[in-house]
Amino acid sequence: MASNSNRQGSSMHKVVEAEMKKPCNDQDQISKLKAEEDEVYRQLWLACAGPMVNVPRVGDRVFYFPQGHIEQVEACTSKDIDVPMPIYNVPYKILCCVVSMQLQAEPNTDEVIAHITLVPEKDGESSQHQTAPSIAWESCIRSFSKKLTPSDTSTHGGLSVPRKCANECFPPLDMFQNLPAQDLIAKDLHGTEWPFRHIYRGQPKRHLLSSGWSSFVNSKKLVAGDTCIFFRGKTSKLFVGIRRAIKPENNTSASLLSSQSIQHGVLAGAFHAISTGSLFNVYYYPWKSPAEFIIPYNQYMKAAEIDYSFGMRFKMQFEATEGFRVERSPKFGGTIIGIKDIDHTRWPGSEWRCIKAKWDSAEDAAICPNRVSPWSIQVVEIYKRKRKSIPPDSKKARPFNPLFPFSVKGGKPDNGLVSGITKNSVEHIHHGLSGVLQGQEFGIVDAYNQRTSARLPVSHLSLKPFYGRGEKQIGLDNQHQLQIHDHHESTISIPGGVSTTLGIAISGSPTSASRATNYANGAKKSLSILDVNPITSKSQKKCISEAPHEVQPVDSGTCMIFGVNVLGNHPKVPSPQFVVDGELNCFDVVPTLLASQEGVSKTIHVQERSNDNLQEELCSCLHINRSCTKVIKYGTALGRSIDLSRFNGYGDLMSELDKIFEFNGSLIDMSSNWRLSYTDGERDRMFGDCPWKEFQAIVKKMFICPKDIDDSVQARAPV
Amino acid sequence: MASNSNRQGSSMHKVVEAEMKKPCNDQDQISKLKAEEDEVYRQLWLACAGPMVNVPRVGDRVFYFPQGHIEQVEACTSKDIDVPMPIYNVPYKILCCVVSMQLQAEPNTDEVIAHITLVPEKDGESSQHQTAPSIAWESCIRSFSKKLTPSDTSTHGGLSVPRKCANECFPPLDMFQNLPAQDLIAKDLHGTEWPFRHIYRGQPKRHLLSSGWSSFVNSKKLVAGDTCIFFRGKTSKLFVGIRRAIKPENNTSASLLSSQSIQHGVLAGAFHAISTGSLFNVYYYPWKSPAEFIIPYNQYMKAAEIDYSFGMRFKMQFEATEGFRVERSPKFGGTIIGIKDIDHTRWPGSEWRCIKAKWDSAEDAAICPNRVSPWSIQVVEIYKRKRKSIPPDSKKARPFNPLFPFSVKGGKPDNGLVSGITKNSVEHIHHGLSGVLQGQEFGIVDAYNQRTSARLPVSHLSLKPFYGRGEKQIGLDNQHQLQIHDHHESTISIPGGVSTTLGIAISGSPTSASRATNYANGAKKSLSILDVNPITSKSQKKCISEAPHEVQPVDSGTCMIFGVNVLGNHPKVPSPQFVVDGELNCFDVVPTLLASQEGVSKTIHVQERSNDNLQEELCSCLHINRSCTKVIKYGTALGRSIDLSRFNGYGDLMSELDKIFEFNGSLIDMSSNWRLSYTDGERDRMFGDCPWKEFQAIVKKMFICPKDIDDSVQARAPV
DNA sequence: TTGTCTCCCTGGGGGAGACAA
DNA sequence: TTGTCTCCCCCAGGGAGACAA
Repeated sequence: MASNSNRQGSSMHKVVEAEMKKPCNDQDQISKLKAEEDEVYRQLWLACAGPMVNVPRVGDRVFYFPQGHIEQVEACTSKDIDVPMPIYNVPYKILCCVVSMQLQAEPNTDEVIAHITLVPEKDGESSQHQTAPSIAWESCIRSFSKKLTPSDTSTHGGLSVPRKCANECFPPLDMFQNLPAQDLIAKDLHGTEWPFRHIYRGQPKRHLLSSGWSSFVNSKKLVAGDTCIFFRGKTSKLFVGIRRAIKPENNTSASLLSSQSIQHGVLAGAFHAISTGSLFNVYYYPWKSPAEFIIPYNQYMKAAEIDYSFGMRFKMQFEATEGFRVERSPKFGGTIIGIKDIDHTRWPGSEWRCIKAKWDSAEDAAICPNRVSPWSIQVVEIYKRKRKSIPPDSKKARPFNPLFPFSVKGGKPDNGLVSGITKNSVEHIHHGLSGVLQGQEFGIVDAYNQRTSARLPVSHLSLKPFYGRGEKQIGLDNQHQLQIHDHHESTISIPGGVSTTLGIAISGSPTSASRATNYANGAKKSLSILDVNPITSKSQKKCISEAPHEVQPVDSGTCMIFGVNVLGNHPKVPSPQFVVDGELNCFDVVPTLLASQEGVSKTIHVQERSNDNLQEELCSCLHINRSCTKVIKYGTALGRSIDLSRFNGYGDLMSELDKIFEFNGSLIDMSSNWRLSYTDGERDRMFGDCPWKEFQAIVKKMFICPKDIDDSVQARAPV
Repeated sequence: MASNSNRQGSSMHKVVEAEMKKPCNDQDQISKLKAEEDEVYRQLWLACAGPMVNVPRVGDRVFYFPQGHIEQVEACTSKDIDVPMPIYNVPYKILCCVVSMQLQAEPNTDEVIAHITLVPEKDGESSQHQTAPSIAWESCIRSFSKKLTPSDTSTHGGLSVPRKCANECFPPLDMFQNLPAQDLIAKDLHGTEWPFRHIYRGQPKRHLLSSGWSSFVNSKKLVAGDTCIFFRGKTSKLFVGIRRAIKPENNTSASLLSSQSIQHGVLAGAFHAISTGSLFNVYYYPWKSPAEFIIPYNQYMKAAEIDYSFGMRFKMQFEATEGFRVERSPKFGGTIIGIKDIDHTRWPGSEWRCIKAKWDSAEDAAICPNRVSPWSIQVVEIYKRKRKSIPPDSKKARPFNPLFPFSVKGGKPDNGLVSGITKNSVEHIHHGLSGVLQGQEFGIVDAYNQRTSARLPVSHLSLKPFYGRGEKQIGLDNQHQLQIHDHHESTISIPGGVSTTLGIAISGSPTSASRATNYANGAKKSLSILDVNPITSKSQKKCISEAPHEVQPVDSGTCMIFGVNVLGNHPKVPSPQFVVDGELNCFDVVPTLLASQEGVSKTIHVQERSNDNLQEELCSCLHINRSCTKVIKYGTALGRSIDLSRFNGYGDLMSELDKIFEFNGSLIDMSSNWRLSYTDGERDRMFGDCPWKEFQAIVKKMFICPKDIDDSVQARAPV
C-alpha cells in the first residue's frame, strides 16, 4: 500500500526520519533505542485502542474473565442458533500470568488487537507482584492526535497540522527555505511505512501533510471524524495510527466457526488450559469488546477491598471526544442500585458486571451499561469503606474438577481461587463475628450444629468447603499431587493438572479398606496449614455491609455482596439442558457410587419404601454430575429433585421443602411429626448436623420421614 | 461498490435485465421463478467454489468428519502455541441431517462459504435416504466462465467476451444498430448488482463488456488468471461470480480465537451437539479446505462397499485449468500403498485420509495429497470388489460417553456409529464366521470361558464391547436413556445425553450389593433386543481382504482395511499429555475403582509381589483414563505397560508380550511354562477366555506367571 | 476469432493561494 | 490559527479502432 503512494517529491527534500542513530556501538544504546521504539509502539497502540483501554505487560498477573471474553466474541459474531450452551466447569475468573503480549492491528481495518498469551497461575497467593515500573518514557515521547475534518479527508489537499503539534512532534523545518518542506516516513501498527510530504505554506502559513496523505486516507478508508495519531520518540522514529469514529462492523459471514462453537472454544480452551496448566492465547479487541476481560491483579484486588453496597455513588469513565492529546472522557456519575451475579446459573458468585448502576443523567444511561464490574468504577471517596479483613488471595487448590469441562448445572460451590472477592466478603462476616479464618488457608466455616461439627476432623472443617465435597488436598506444589479424602472418597491428580475425584464405597476386602484408611490418616498429618477456630453460627444470615450510608436494596429479594446473597430470597434457577430427567430410573438400579465432584452435583430421589430400602439406598445411586439432590418423602411415590446450590442455608432448604411437600410450615417449625434426614457417602445422618457448606458437599440423598420411622433406621442418630 | 461504478451510458441503451416477469399472477409461476433463481445462484456458487466442490442440500444425510473440519481451521489459522490438544471423546464421523444450507461469499474477497446447519442423526440406520432429485435446471441455465487475460484486467478497455459465450449467455443485441449495445446488470453472490455495458464493436467486430467492467475488476481486485463466471437462467436473471487463481491468504492476526481455542471449539461444539442432539453450524470454505469434510451419506456408503486393498489402482480429480464451461480437471492416477487411520491416538479407526497413495507421475505427486479418503477416489473398475456383507449402518447407540468431552488417550473401542466402515469390516468377520451380530443391537460375543461368563448377565456379554468396559445400554431411543452395568459399575445418562460411567467396588454391605445385582437382573429383562450367539475365536486374525489382486503391502506392518490393521505389526502410539504418570502412586493407596470409560483406557502396572499381593491388587488401582494396561511378570521387578488398542487380537498381544519379555516365541507356542492371565473388574483372575474386544474392555491388569504358581491363585483356572 | 497496442480525450484529484471563521 | 473554497493543470484511464497471432 505504502509503496503505491510513495510519490516522493523532488530529491531536494531531505528525509528527516532516518532514525538519527548515532554511531555508537554501545549495546546498551541500541537496546535502549529498541526499547524506546517498543514503548512508542505500545503507546501508539493504546492511543489507537482508545483512551479507556489498557493492557497488561509481560509478567503481570491478571484475572481472566471468561464471561467477558464471551461478551467480546458475542459482540463479534451474529448469534446463529439458539441452542443453549452447556455449563462448563470453569471458574468465573482465572488468575493468570501474562506470558507474552503482542499488540497488533487487523490488516484491513487497522483495528487494534492484543494477542495475549496467558498461563494459569498455580498459586492463588504469592507476592503482590508489581508490574515492573516502566521507564519514564513519557518525557521523551511526543504525540498528537487530530480528529479529521472534511477538508482533511477531501480529495483536494492534505492534512492541516496544528502548528503546535507540528512543532512538537515533527522534526523542525528549515524555515530559511522559500517553501520549507521535508519528507517524513511514518510507520503504522503493521510496520508499513507511509511517506508524507510535510510542507509549511499557504497564506497565512500553516503546516500541511500534502503528498502521500491522500493515499493514506484512501488506503485506510478514513473519513471525517476519524482520528489520526502521530507518535515520535527521542530517536525521531515516527509512527502513525488511526482510531475510527465508527468502528468497523463485524464481517458477519466471515467467521470460521459458528458463534456457538466459538463460545465452546473459549470455554473448552480455558478449561483445558487450567486443567493442564498450559499456555493459552487470547485475542483482545478493544474496539469490539464491551469491557476489558483481563484485569490486572492489583486492580481487581483494590476493588475487592471496597465494601460495595446499595446506594453508593461512583464515577466511571468512557471513551468520548478528546483534544489533541489522548485523554480520557469526563466521568459519568452513577449510583449502585444492586449487587448480584448476573448469571447465577453459569457463573455463580461472579463479580463480572455484578453491580447494577443507575446513571445520574438520562443521556448517560443511554451510553453507559446497566451493569458494571467493581474494578471499572471509582467509588466516590465519601462512600469508600474498606473491608475489615483482607486476606487477598489464599493459597488454595484449583477448585474445579478438571475431568469435567461441563458442569451439569449451576450450583458451583463458592471456593478459593474461583471467587476471590466473594470469598472475602463472606470471610468478612465470619471474621467480624467470630474471629476465624485468618492466615493463608481459610474456609467458610459454619457451625449450624455445634455438636456435630465438633466430631468432624479438624482438617475436614478447614479445607472441605474449598474442595467441593469433603476433599482435601496435599502436596499442592507437586504436579503428581494426590488428593485424598475421607468418607472413602478419593481424588487423583493427573500430571499436567488433569484430575478427577471419585467416591467409592469401602471395598469388601478389609485389608484394602484399612490400607486406604491408614493412608488417608497419614496424609492428613502432612497438612500443616490448617487453622481452625470454633465459630458461632449466628453470623450466617447477617447482611455483611455495615456501611452507614447503606440503604435497603430496591430490587428486594437479593442483597448480594460480591455474589453472595445474604438475604433469604432466591431467584429461580433455570434448568439448563444437562439436567437428568431420566435419572429417577437409576434410583433402584445402580449401586451407589459416592462421587465427589466439585461444581458438579447430586442425584436425588423420592422414596416410598420400607426402612430396609432406606438402609439399602445408602449406596444405591450414582452421584456424579448431578446438579440436583433427590428428596424422598416416605410413603409418597413421586420424589423431587432440588438444586442445593440455590440455597444459602438450612433455613432456605427447609422452607423450600416445606413448600414442595406442602407441609404448610409444619416442617419448618417442627410441629409436624416429619423430619428430614439424609445420607452421605457412609451412612445415615440426621439433618442439620454439619455446616451447610459441608452438608451441600456430602449429601447424597434426602429423606423426609415420620420421626418414629426415621428413628428406627438411624443407627447413630446425632442431634 | 456497484453504485460507485454505475456509470451508465446514454439513455438510448436499453436495459435488458429486468427479469422479464410476465404479468402472471400465478403463484406457481412466481415460486418457479424463485426456484430457478435459487438454482442459478447455487450453480454459480458451485462454479465459484471450483469444479471439485460439492455441497449437500437441505434434508440430505451426511457424515461430518471433525478431522476434516480441523484440517480446514488449521489451514486458516496460524498455529499459535504448541500445546497438545486433549483427545475429545467425539466420534471420527458423525451422521447428520442437513437442516439448512446457506451459500454465501466473504464480503471482501468473494471467497465462497457454505454455512451449513446440521443436526446429529439419532439413528445410524434408517432408509437409504435419497436426495430429492433436483429439477433438471441444466437445460435452461446458461453459463460461461473465462480466465481473464492481461488485456481483460488492464486499465485500458474492457472484457473481451468470446462470441459463443455472448450469444449463449447474454440477451441478443439489436444487430441493426450502428454500434449494437445494451446495458446488463449482473448480481454477484452478495446480491450486489453490477452494471455492464455490453457492446459489439471493433474491427473485426467482437463482444465486449466495456463500461462497468473496470469497476468490477477493481472492486473485486481481479488479476489476470482469475476467472469470471456468468450464469443466466431462463428468466434472464444474470449472475456474475469470480474464482481466483491465487486464493486469498488468511488474515493471520484477524482471528477472534487462538487456533487452539478454535480446535477446542470444533470439538467441544461437535461433542455438545451429539450430546444434546442439537443443531450445530459449520462453515465450509472450499477455497481453504484441503478436503471436503461433509460427505453425503450415499457417497460414503458407496465407498464403504468397496474392498480397498493394497495395490489397487484409482483415479482422482483435482481442480485444474478448464475451458469456458465449468469442468473438472483430468483425473490423476495413483495406487494404494497403504490403508491406515492417520491418527490412531485421536481418531482410531477413522477413514479420513486413511489411504496412502502413490501417484503415477512425479508432478502429480507434487500437487496431490499423500493421503486420500476412500470416498474421494474412484477405484479403477478392474480392481473393484465389493465387500461380502454390508450391513451399512446399524442402529446403535452413540458410543461415546457424553460426560467426557476429553478422552485421556486413544484406544477408543470400535463401536457403532463411531466407525461405520471399520465396524462393517469387523462385523463382517463375525458375521461371516459365526453368524452373529444380526439385528439392530449386536455385540461381539464370546464364550471363551463359559464358567465365568455364564455368571454374567446375558446383556452384559452382548453389549459390552461396544460401550467400553462392560457397560451396556438400554432404552436407546430414549433421550433419558439409562446405561446399566454389572460389576457394580454404573452409568447414568443425563437427558441431552450427558452421562458418565463409573465403577465402584462392592460395598461393604452385603444387602446393597445383592440388591444392586438383583436390580441389574431386573433391568436386563427389559432388554428385548439382545441377540447372542456363540462364536469361535479363530476368526480373529483373518485378513478380511480376499481380493485376488491384493499385493503384500510395501510399507509392511500395516494392512489396514478401513482402519483395522489385519497384519500384526503396529506402530508405536505416542503418548499424549493426559496419561497419568503419577498413577503408580495410587497403586497401593486407593481402593479399587473400576471405571468403564468408552474411549478411555486402562491402568497397568508392574508387579513383583507374592500371590497375596496379586490377590490384593485385583481391586487396588484406579482404572480411569489410562491408555495402557499393565503387564506384570512374576518375579520381575519391572513391569510393562502396553496399549491394547494397538492390537487386533490375542495373537498380536501374545507376540508383543513374547517379544517384550523375551520369551523367544515360547510364550506364543505355549512351550514355556508361563501363561498369561488377567484380572477383570470383579477381581476374577482369568485367562484369555472371551472375545478380544470384550477382553480389551474388561481387562484391568495382566499377569505372566509360571503355570504352577498361576494355578495356585487361580480359583477357577480355565484354558 | 480474440489478444494486445496505441491514440484520443476527458475528468478526478493533487497542489497552490484566497478567503473567512 | 485553521477550515473551506476555488482555480489550475496533469495524467490515469476509458473508449475506440488498428493490428497481429
